[in-house]
Amino acid sequence: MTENRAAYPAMAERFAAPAQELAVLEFWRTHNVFARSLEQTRNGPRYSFYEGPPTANGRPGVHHVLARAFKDLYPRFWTMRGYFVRRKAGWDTHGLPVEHEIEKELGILDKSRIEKEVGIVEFTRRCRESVYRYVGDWQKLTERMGYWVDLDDAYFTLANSYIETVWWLFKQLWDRGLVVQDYKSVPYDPRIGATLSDHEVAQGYREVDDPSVFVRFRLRDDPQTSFLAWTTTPWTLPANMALAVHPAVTYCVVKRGDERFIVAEPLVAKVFGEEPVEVVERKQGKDLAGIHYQPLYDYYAGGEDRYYVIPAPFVTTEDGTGVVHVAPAYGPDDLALGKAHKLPIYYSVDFTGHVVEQVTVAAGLFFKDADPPIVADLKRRGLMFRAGTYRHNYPFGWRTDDPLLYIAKTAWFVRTTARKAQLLENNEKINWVPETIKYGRFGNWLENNVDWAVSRERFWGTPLPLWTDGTNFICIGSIAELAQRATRELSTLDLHRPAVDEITFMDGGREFRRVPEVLDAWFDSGSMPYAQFHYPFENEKIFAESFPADFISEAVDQTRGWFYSLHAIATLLFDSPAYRNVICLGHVVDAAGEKMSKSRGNVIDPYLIFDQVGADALRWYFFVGSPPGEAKRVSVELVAEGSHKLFNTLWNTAKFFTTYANADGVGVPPDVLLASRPDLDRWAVSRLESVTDEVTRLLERYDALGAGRAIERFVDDLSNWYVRPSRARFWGATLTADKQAAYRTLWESLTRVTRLLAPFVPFFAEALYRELIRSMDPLGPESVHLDAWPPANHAAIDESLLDAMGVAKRAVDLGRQARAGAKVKTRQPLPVAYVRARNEREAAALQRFRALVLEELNVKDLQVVGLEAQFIEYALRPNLPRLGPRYGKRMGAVRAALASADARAVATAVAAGKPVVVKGDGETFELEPSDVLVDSKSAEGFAFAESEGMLVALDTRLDADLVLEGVAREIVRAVQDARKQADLQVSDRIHLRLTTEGTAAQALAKFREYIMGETLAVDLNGADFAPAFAAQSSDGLKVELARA
RNA sequence: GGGCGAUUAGCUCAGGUGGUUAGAGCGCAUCCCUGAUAAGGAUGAGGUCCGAGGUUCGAGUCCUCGAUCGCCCA
Repeated sequence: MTENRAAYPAMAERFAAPAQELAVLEFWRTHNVFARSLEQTRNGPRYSFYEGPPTANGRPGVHHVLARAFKDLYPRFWTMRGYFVRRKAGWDTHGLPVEHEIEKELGILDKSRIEKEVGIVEFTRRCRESVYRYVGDWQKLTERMGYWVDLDDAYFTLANSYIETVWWLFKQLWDRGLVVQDYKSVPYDPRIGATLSDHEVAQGYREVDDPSVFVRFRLRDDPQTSFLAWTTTPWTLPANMALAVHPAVTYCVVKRGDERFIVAEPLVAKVFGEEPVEVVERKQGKDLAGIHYQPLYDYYAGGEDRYYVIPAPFVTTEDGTGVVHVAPAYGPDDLALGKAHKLPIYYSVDFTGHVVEQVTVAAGLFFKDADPPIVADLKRRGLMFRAGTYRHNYPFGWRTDDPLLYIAKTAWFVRTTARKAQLLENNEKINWVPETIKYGRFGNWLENNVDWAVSRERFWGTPLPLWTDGTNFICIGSIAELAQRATRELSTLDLHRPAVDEITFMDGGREFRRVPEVLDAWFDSGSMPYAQFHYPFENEKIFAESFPADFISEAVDQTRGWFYSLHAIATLLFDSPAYRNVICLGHVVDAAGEKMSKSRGNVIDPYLIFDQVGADALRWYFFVGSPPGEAKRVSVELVAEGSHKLFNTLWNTAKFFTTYANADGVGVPPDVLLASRPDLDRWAVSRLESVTDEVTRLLERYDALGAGRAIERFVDDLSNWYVRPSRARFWGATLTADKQAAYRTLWESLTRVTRLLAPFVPFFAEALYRELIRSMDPLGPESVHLDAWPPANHAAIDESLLDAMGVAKRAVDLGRQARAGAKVKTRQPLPVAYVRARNEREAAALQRFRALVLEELNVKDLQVVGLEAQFIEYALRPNLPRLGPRYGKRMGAVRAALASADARAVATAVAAGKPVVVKGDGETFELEPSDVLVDSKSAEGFAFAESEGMLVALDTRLDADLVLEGVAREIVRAVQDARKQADLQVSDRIHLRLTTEGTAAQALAKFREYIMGETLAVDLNGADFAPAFAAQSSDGLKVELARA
């Protein structure tokens, strides 16, 4: 057993987060632990994780730590279970945010100026360079927080191999007829010639006053009658092609003077106010369909049928007149209606935002400036019914501050609507955390699916792989295919603009050139399951074993972003979900619940948290502080609060163990048969095995919160209900069987919890592992993260023992409550505690843990009493879940009957299992024993406390012996305090001198042996010695001691 | 304007299928314990469970309407 004599290292006072975390990082680095964890599982079963690629052209913040904490937890868990979890990092390198960054640098926002003055070559070169700008910061943060992901083998969406796979995917869609070109109404900033992303638009909403005009549209066949249409954008009127009404709304023909107007019935009062009007006719909206009217303007000269009424469900009767003017070239609703009815798309405003020449009423004006002349013109011509202003939210370009123009442009669409049923079906196969997203935010999004517009008129992105001769389109699905068509060697070609635009080829005698658009960057990210491995050009096996992912996690804003793009591509091309489990995280907000933003100045630097409380504290707070989908409030204080209890308690418990284990030289405590350990130990083992099972099952269900809280509960139990009552067992001078059992039980608990915590708090667990495990076992795994996840031993779980301890704990809690109420300190022994248990099971439990209860309550005797105990009175309550359904409205009478019954008699009958008859409100009720709940209510003359049927009563009468014993304990406590202050080791022997008076002198005489034993005194008031420490307590006791 | 989520103690949050005395942690106060000790335990402030209706013997929980906040989308 020599190897067991090794000493544990002296543990620090507590886990000192920043310093110890950095030491752990250094250990991982020098021992290559992450790589080895992958290496040793290489032949294991596969668990697939996808990294959602962040854009590295901005610095990472606390919210990235949140996502990365979850992305780390589950892969670590499955790795410990022997699975091979490939963790390929990835970077999103395309898209608008990257271009914006460069535009800001250049100070040029105008797209055409960029093309002319900077050139696409230089612009994309800068984009490419910028996406690596903060990769270093990201790597640093990733490492510091303990996120294990393979940064050296990261995928980049800008890589040729990545782009080639995206092309391949796009061509698969093309070949299946799922790619179409169509008009799309887009928010457009004409000053800079840019279509804005939804996100940009959302940033630019502002409350403004716009014109509010009610315009006459005279009927073609009855000019004295007009539709009254309402609009806040008079500049769109020259492009009017139709009017829309709601099919199910009633419209009134209203007579005013000799003129008649058609308006939705619910809006008549709003439109005409106090004016005397007469409703002459009512019609359903759908019956107005097809009525032609006189156009306001006739600038458009095409021959299509137009200027008539169309029923459309998007029309509302909230504002206006219920008659909507339709200009298909502009708004999304207008465009959709125009498409459905083959209305012409006529641009009265061009893409620079200026009114075209033919529209003479406002020719050459900026579109917003065209409102006044058009209003004036219509007034002059008697077509304006009313003109005013209207306050509403309208989006503005966040870069130019100009009002945005919604305008129809041609774009390429992926026809996701054609596969809507499959999208929904595959959603059924996904486990969403939190569950509400599945049918809520995500499910609704799929239900209301619209085709995915995937083209962008930008410079920096995956080029749309379409070549055209102006009429026909050819889709290219690989570099080889392009090279073959172009009859050129292209292996060194950069697949970006402008290089790729220079590749042209001939087909059928006509030259084909690439279309100018690039792909939506969401298409890139949704392609990552395939493109990260350059599938299908290589790595077919790796792809097959990693698709779909077992697990992904991002914040909730990705619901319609990455979560959707992954889902859409996987469903359309592979008829599969792209992931089986997804954790959808809430946003990080500041301590007051406000969104963090630079402008508010409330952004928290993650390093502030790392340096003050540690990365593990932050991780634990994210896992356990609140459910994953909720907003996460973050501040140094909140994070410290949420984690210090677990860390301190567990560290202290471990420190307690190593201190005594070293004093006894036990090293790794040898195994002790479970059956031969005391109840308390077997209770601890039952708890340990239960929590192991619970944590495993909860992590399998992606419930980090439940699992973390289960660990917290266990650590609390271990510290307060195992170690605390067991301390005396560790103090004994010899290594008895009981002491061995205690050591073994505590060691098993601590080492197990260390492993259970490893995926959550990898630094803290590693530090504990070094102290408790590695120090004793130099041949075992070097790191907890190279160790195996502990299996739960279900056979060791004794449910009845867990239950019995619960009863004992309750009795002790009540006893302490009773002492507190009577102001009798625990140190003062009391003669007897009476406990009124509710049933035999509880009575047996109390007997089983009798010694523990005696010790914890510091009483000499424990009496489990029955109903006959005269000092107990009873109160009766109806058992509502049983009686409610049976008596319904008569419950009031039942209550009254119980209240007026003889409580003691009923309690006795119930305890004997006999039915009882009670009377109230003139009714008689026959109740079964289980229909009545009996509370023990009071204990006259005793210190007592009662809860849920259990009552503990303490006899507080003291005799002289008890008083002296209490004093003796006070003396011991004073000496122990002195030992502590004198900085003695727990096993140091002392010389002790006590100067006493009164009862203390008597106590000293009577409990001399006890005091010496407890304080490790080799002599007491014996030979003279020079005190190393002295203390005088208020009650006249003087303590002097010195190390022996 | 639409959808989703939240609203429970001073703060952060729990509260399957409606049921008995609505809980935990933190903070604060008081007391206790202390050979793990800058830890640990107990008790307390007495919470309009966001509001108003409704269903029911019984609503924090179910239904309707509304308020505030957040997110997503128009």
